[in-house]
Amino acid sequence: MEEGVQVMTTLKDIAKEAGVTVMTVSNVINGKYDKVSKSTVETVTEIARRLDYVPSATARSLVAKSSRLVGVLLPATKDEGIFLSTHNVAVIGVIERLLREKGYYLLLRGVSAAEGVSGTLRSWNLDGAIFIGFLDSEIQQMRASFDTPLVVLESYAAHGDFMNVRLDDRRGGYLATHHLIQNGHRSIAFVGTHKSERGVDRERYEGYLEALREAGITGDPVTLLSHAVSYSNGVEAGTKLRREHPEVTAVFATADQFAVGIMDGIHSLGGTVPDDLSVVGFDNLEIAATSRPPLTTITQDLNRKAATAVDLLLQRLQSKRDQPGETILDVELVERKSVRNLKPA
Amino acid sequence: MEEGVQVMTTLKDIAKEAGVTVMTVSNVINGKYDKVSKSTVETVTEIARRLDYVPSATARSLVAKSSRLVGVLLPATKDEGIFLSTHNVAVIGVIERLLREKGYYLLLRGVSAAEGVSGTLRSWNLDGAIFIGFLDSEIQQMRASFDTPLVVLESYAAHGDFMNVRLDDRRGGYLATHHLIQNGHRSIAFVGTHKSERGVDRERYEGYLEALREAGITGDPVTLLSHAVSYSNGVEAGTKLRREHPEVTAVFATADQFAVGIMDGIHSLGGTVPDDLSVVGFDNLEIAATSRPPLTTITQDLNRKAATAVDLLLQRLQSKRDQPGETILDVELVERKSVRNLKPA
DNA sequence: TGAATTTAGTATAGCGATAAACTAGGGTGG
DNA sequence: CCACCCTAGTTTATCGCTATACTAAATTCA
Repeated sequence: MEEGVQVMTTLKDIAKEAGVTVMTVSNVINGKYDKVSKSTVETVTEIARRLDYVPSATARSLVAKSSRLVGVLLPATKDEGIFLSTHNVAVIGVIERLLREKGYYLLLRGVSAAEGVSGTLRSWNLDGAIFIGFLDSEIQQMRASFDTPLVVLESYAAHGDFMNVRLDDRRGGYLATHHLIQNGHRSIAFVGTHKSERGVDRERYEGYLEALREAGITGDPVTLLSHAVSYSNGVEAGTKLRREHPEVTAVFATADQFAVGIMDGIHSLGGTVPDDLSVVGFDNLEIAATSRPPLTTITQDLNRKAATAVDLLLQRLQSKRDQPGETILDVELVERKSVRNLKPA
Repeated sequence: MEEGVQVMTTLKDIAKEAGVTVMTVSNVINGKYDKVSKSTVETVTEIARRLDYVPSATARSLVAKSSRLVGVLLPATKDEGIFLSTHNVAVIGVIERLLREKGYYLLLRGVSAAEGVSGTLRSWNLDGAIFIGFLDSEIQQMRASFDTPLVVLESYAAHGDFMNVRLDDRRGGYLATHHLIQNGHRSIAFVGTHKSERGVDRERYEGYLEALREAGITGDPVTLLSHAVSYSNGVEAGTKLRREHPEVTAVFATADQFAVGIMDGIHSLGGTVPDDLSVVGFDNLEIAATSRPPLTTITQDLNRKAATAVDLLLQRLQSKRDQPGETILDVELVERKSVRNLKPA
């Protein structure tokens, strides 16, 4: 028994069986009932259902402007594939649902800096795209090669022809640091990535500095930077802090992975969090709630971020209005158990 | 300044400029040089590059059999979107990379049981599909409505017309339990999902029973089942064990989320892992390495799983050969710190 | 009753690309 | 010198669908 080539029912098949033209069937399928008699509508509809007709999206997108396809692009390296952080994943999940609800399809694609992006986007005649997790420089470069409506998450690119959705990272950095200060800490270290790597860290750093300044804390703060966000880089930072900077009583880390790593680093050297070191993270990932101690961190509304991205894109697709610019989302401090209060009650 | 409708360069444009037919250009683009003179090849290639030509995937897939599109389908609920466990996510990342390397595109789609799947698959003329995380009953039902080559991950469906890639779950259950027995435990509880929900748990349970039997441990084992895998269900199981089953010295949990939850449940009641209870999990997620104590668990090679899925699918697509059946992947025990040795040295 | 309008379609063309069949012009062999 | 075969293309048809323009018959209007 052959599996058989996919035998798609086409409009033609229906037309033949109904004894009308393909065009008439097309009108029925698309609900243009004003061109067709009631009885024909019924006949055709019945036959279509019976033959299990499904319209060909490829044929449609060939003739129409719209393909109903939205690309979600993420950075990828040749060897490791796309980078799916817990965080990005949650966002993609929400994006998928929203697009699906609106009748759009999602093309997921990793992009390695080298190959560029234009092929993918243009080839499939995408209606729009969402970029997640790219560096500003990459975005600029990619944007040049195509002109589909575009939403970018977490960009600090100066100005591009796209809609940008990001957190108020600066305020996040401020809130975290301010919280530590309010708990009596004065020597507060910063753990993040090299500023050139992530625009978000640059902003979080600014917020951190602002809080210090506001509290009148001067002098060069202890700053530990790594190239990538990871638990193990956090552990390294934690051990380094304990060994080389005993004066530091608190840390603000720009990612929960860092923060949890730092805590474990301290523990591994016999210290205790928050007794020996207070820690505040950023992102409120799952690990922040289940770490020991539970991590005080900055949280954001992932659902809202994803929803905003999709809404902006779809509005743009439907109304043809141009609305580039930034949408900045609020952040909040979530208090758990990783900060010690140094002020006597 | 209008953003301008996407002005795609087409073969026609190139043809006009080169003074040849569209067909000739098509031949050049597709490397069928035996039909074209060397000089024409050069001219056309140069023009194509200059006009930044990108072939239309939709047009191609309309005329060809192949769309170079592979669907990755996941279960979704109307409200929550697709279910992206840490585990599935890693798999998708690898699948994306492999498909991309081979020149395929990935259509990511959540499927809610109600709506069915045929629309998506047929509409886009997918070359193939990979199902992740569906229940056996859902798979059977979905399979009926289309006949594209299909790879399913983690199915225990009796026999379907698809290629199945799964773990040796039974052996996993056996290894976990056997490890506990070897460390002197005799009263070992089982924490999992209701067997009807996940075929994998049924098998892991069988492996668990087998190990008990082999060790001559009889009597009804303590079995705690929940409806979904989650940390909080684990916590609940942990507290229940400590309060209602003091005789139990060890647990085998069918998921790391359960296991970590159990440990925290024990801790919250003043107990200690592994002193008061030994725990073995399953999956070796990230949390297993960073939990306290680090979790002894069953691990699998995610890369290999994803790679196997893609390989099977692509082989099938290229060779037209039918090769349904199961591919069963090995599992291993990863020893960490959550199991206490009861045997005196 | 004849012209105008409506109803319910049909006919034609084209989206971008490809497969398959066909052809003009140059070279070759006998 | 003519039949024959390459070479380097061209022509035609088609994938499935939709937009646009057209038309025959039925209905309305004055």
